[in-house]
Amino acid sequence: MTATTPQTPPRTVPQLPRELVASATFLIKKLGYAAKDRTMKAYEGTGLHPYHHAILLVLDDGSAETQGSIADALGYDRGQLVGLLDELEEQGLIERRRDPDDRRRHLVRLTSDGKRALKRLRALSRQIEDEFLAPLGETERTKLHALLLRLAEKHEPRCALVAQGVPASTSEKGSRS
Amino acid sequence: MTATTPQTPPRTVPQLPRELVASATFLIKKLGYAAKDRTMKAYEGTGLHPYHHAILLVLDDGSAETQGSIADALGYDRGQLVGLLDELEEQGLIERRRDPDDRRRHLVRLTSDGKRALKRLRALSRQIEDEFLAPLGETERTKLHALLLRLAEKHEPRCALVAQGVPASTSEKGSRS
DNA sequence: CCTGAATCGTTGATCTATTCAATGTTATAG
DNA sequence: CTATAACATTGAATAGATCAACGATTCAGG
Repeated sequence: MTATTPQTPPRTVPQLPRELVASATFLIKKLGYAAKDRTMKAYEGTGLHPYHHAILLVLDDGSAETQGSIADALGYDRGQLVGLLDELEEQGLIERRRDPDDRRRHLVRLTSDGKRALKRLRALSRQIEDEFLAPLGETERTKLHALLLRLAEKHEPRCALVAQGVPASTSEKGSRS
Repeated sequence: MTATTPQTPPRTVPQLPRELVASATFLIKKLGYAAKDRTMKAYEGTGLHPYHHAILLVLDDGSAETQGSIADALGYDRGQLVGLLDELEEQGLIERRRDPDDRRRHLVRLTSDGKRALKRLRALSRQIEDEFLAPLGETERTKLHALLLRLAEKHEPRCALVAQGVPASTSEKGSRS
């Protein structure tokens, strides 16, 4: 009974069951971990975490200014965000100051050092992306991204690319002055 | 009681920075978490973990019989595997017995209950896959899987389908060739 | 036969990351 | 003026994965 297994020398990488490899869901899970892994290693030299990068991005495009809105935009826990911002502030990449209009809030801003750091992180990110997608050609990358986006729109609504523009009618709590 | 009712969270879902959504690597990470999340929830009722399923699969196709080879096949930590096998054994889905030829080893076998459980898990797995890929048509699913596989072959060598003559039929019984 | 090194399954500790509840301050509603 | 809620912050709790140490067994060499 299948006893012909040739002792599998230490050289060969053990194979996963076909059934798992045949599942797109399984592959996505595995690739998700692999991507995270590679990303983490790539960020190691920067002294920053991908989380930090995302925060800088949100600040840069001005879609959030207070800690609460940053956390909401990225889906981070507010308690978690505090430590991340502490680290960014220590490195002089952001500034925190109280909101004069609502002294419970902290307004967070990018510093010029922060913008420079963001530029570096953007380059790093492109590099990671390029290496991760290396096996695919340009057309295939586009196709893959389109398919992933279709899935993300369902499973990660935050990723949905709705028609752009801020609906003035349903703005939250009149945050605009 | 109602575990799935989100109680009208924020009316508008905060948007992630475009730059992140534009990255296939980012989407894969996010979708990986989403897939894991949905899978875990789906397995909740079974009393089993996806890890258990993978173990049963490996045993079923006969590609591993001892604990060490199971762990190697799936990339699990051996210490971790012990607990997983304990749980499977408690439920009567597997049997452990010492290898008479090498009394350090344990030979692990599926019981008939184990095979029945595996059948249920396979159905569940298909269901999860179908729901996760719901936004895509049949052709798109095939295309997505092909693209993911190309990436997995580089980043997750365990997924690599060794011989290029991969049978299109995903037969369950481990017929090595 | 004896000894030392290596393998196997097992146990337990460690580390990290995420989640959750509690606190002090400030704003808002009645 | 009081009560309630939002905000940032702190700290505890929880789970997951990783790693080292252990007894039992096999194997190689003298």
